[in-house]
Amino acid sequence: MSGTGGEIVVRITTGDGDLDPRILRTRAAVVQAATALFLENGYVDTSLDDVAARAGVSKKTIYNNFGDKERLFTEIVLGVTATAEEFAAGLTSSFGDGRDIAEMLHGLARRHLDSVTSPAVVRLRRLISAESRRFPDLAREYYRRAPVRVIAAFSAAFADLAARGSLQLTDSARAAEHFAFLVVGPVLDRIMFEGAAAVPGADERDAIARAAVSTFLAAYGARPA
Amino acid sequence: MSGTGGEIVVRITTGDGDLDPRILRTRAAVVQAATALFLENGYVDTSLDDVAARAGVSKKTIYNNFGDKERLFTEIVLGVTATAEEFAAGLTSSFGDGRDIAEMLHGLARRHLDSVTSPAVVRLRRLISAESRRFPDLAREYYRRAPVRVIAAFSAAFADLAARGSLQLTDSARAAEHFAFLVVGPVLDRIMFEGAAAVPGADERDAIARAAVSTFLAAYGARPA
DNA sequence: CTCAGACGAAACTGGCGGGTGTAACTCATC
DNA sequence: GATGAGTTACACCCGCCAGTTTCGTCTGAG
Repeated sequence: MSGTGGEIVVRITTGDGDLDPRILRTRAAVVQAATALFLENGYVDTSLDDVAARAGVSKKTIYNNFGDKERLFTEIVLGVTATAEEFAAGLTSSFGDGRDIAEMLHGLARRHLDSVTSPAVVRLRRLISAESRRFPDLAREYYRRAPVRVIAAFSAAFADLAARGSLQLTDSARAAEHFAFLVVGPVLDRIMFEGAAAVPGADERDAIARAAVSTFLAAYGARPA
Repeated sequence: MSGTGGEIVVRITTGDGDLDPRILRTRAAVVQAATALFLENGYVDTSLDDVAARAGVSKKTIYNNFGDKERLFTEIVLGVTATAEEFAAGLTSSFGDGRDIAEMLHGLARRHLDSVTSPAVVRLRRLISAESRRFPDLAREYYRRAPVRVIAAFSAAFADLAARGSLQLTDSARAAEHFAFLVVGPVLDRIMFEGAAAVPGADERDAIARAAVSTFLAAYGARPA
């Protein structure tokens, strides 16, 4: 609606556009409730009655705004994935020209480990993986947008460091994979089975990061002389 | 009922004991059908009507033999886990005193990678992980019996090699984790989202193993002199 | 003021699936 | 050839849940 002769802008997928504020409030409440419930209980064990009750909204309203349960789910998951994606994008941003490369890598490892073990990411990973049979496209999309993107960022950063002589490598993508999974491999594997309860404490995370950096630098560090 | 003063031997959990052969055949058919269906479709999307139909058995018989769906599921999963466990146990058995340590490690890496990417293991991992909220004890049990056991075997093998001077390390458990996830980390992560379709071909698997061994030896190999 | 359209509460439909009850059948054993 | 355990076919109950319908209410536009 609106302007004088202007085009009607339909901005559904972008979410917050210029819509009736009532609809916005309603959608926000539903999204918030559904996000919490899906992440907590999974797809099948979350009924839309639950979502409606938690959102303080009638079930019909959910159907009016989201079509059906599958579309609600994909919208929820893509939304959370987007925030995870932003977070991942910031991982290597502060990866400037530090002096001590070991220290730089340690910081990167810690940030990577902390991000992967954060409750939100843990729940998201487990949810998407668990529903990947029912939503294969969604799972592929998440994988492409989060883990793949992180490795790619590492790869670019390592290629830079190699060009400056701080690292020695021929395949920066492989080096990025090695770094990433030296850091998060074991804990990631355990988390898939035991959930957030398996996340190690800060001290252990620090030890993991240190050991990973040490192994990585032994293989990819610049020759001392 | 029963013999002249003899005790009644109930040997349910051991499975094949000296039971009525009819029970054995029935249980075997049910287990086979349920294993295929659970691994293929997951827990919720497998109905006991499906299982009964595939096993050529009445639904009532399933309930007579297994009690309820949850018990059937745990029995199935523990059964498949047991075979995966045996398989894992054999990983380091042929890890004798080879001459070239790089070659030995490469063989170990290939076997590890092949085992983790085998269709049966892929499906089992995805199934258990997906149902770990519903069956947390089962998930813990699997994790303890398969991944943890593999790492432990690596750790023992590496400690041996270190004692003989073929490797240089202070924490064999950490070294084992590093080795394991250098090899299978990336593919494992991808498989959790994309399933068996994400398993790389033989050539790529070989390249992965080679790169992993190279990185591992740079960090943990014995000093040349 | 009126009308349209969205919202809300609640009841409802329809299908699915776990689990049960029952009566008849099979087959080894005594 | 009778007994009894195990199996079968089949009907059935029941709860859950996606999705719909009804009806009443509110709000904002003209």
